[in-house]
Amino acid sequence: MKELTKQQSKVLTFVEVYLNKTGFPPTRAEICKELGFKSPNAAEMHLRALEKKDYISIQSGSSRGISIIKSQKSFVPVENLMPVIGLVAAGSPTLAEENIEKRILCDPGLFSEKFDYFLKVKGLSMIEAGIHEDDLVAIKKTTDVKNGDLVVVRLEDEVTLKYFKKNNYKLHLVPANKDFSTIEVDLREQETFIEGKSVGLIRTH
Amino acid sequence: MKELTKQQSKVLTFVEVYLNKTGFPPTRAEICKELGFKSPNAAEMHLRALEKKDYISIQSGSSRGISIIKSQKSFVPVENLMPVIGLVAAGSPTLAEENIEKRILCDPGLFSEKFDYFLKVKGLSMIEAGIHEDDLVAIKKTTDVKNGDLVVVRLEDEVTLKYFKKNNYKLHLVPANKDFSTIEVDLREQETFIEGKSVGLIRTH
DNA sequence: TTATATACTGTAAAAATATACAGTATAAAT
DNA sequence: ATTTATACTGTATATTTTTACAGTATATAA
Repeated sequence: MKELTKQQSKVLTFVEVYLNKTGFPPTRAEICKELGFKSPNAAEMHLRALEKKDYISIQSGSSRGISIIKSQKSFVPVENLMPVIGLVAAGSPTLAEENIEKRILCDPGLFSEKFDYFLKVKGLSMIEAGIHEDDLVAIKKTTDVKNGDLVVVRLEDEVTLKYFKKNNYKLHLVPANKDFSTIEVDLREQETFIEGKSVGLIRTH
Repeated sequence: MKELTKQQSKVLTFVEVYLNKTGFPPTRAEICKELGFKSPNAAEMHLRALEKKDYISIQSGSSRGISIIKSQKSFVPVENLMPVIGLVAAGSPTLAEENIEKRILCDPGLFSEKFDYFLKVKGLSMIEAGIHEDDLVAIKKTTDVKNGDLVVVRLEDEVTLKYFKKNNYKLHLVPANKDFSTIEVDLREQETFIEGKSVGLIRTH
C-alpha cells in the first residue's frame, strides 16, 4: 500500500468518518467545508490521488460515488475485542495497554451481565468452584458486590480472586480449595480495593 | 417495527444490496431501473414509506442521502454466531435449526482449535473436571479423538459428554465424579457415534 | 358508496454535484 | 536552474438527482 500525504490521509479519514456517521459518502463540497478548502477541485484532486493509490474507488458520473477499498485489516468493531489481563501479583489489574496479554473476540454481553475484561487465573485456590489455572474469568468492574459473589480484590499490592463474605468490619476472602485458608481482613486496619466481580468464565481445553 | 408491504420490502432489500456492493446508496432512478418502475416518483414514494416506518432515514436535499436504520438485530457476520445446543437425551446434537437454543457472538477461533457449536451441559457427571451444569462446552465436530480427550459420544439415542479411553474393542467413557461409573462399550456389539470433542468451555456466573 | 392505502406513470424544474479548465504558490528533487 | 509533486483558488457547465405536482388504477375497509 502506497503511503499517503498528510492531506490525503485527512481526506480519507473524513470520508470514513462521514460514511460512518451518515451511511453515505460526502460530496466534494462537503470535504472542502470540513477541511477548509475553498475550491471543490481541491477535494477532487485528493480523491483522485486516493483512487490512484487504491484506497478508494470513484464511480464516475455518480454523486457521492466513493467507495472505500477495504484493507485486509480486521473489520471487527473494537468494542468486541475484550482484553485479557494476567493476574499479576503486584498492582491493580488495570486496562493499561501494557497489562493486556491479548484480546479476544466476543460479545461483552456474552454472559448474564456485561463485563470489562478477562482475568487469567493463576493457582488452584478456586479449583473446587471449577475454576482452573489459566481459565479466563470475565470481570465486570464494580464495587457493588454481595456476599457469595466471586470477586477480584486488591490488598496492598496483591490481587486475588475469591468468594466475598463480609460482616461488619470483617472481610473474609474465601477460597474453594481445602488446602487454602480464608484470608481475613479487618477493614478498619487494611485498605482493600474491590476491583470487580466475575460474571463468567471461559476455558480452552 | 411496522410491517412492510411487498414492494417496500423489495426496495429496502435493493438499497441494502446496492449499498453492500458499491458502498453508497442508490438514486431513485437506480431503484426504478432495478424494480422496473418507469417513474422516479415510484421509488420516492416507497422510500418515504420506509422512512415513515423507521427502516431508513432520508437526508433531504442530498443525493443518495439514504441511511439504513440499523435494527437491534446484530449485523455480525453469521459465521461468528455460534449455535448452542441442549444436551438432549435423544438423537444427535445436530445443527438443525430446531435444536438450536440460541446463538452466541464469539470467534470460532476463541479456543486453541476451531469449534462448531456449544453443547449445554446437563448433570454433574464431569464436575471434578470443573464442568458444571449449564456450562457451555465448545465442540469441534470430528471423529479423530485420542485417549484422554473430552468427547461427545452418541450410544443408541443417548448423547453423553465424557473422557475418552479406548483399548482394542473396548471403549471406556469415563466420568469425572466418583458417584458416577464408567460406561463400558464393546465396539463389536454396540454402534457408537463420536460426534466431536471439546476444545473449550464457557460459563456464566 | 366513499374513503383510504397501495402502487404506480409522466413531466418538469430547482438544486445538488461532478468535473473540466485555467491559474497560483511552495518545497523538494534532479 | 528546472522539473516534479503537493496543494491549492476560482469559475463554469454539463449532468445527476431530488422532489413537487398532476394524474391513473385497483383492492380493501368503513
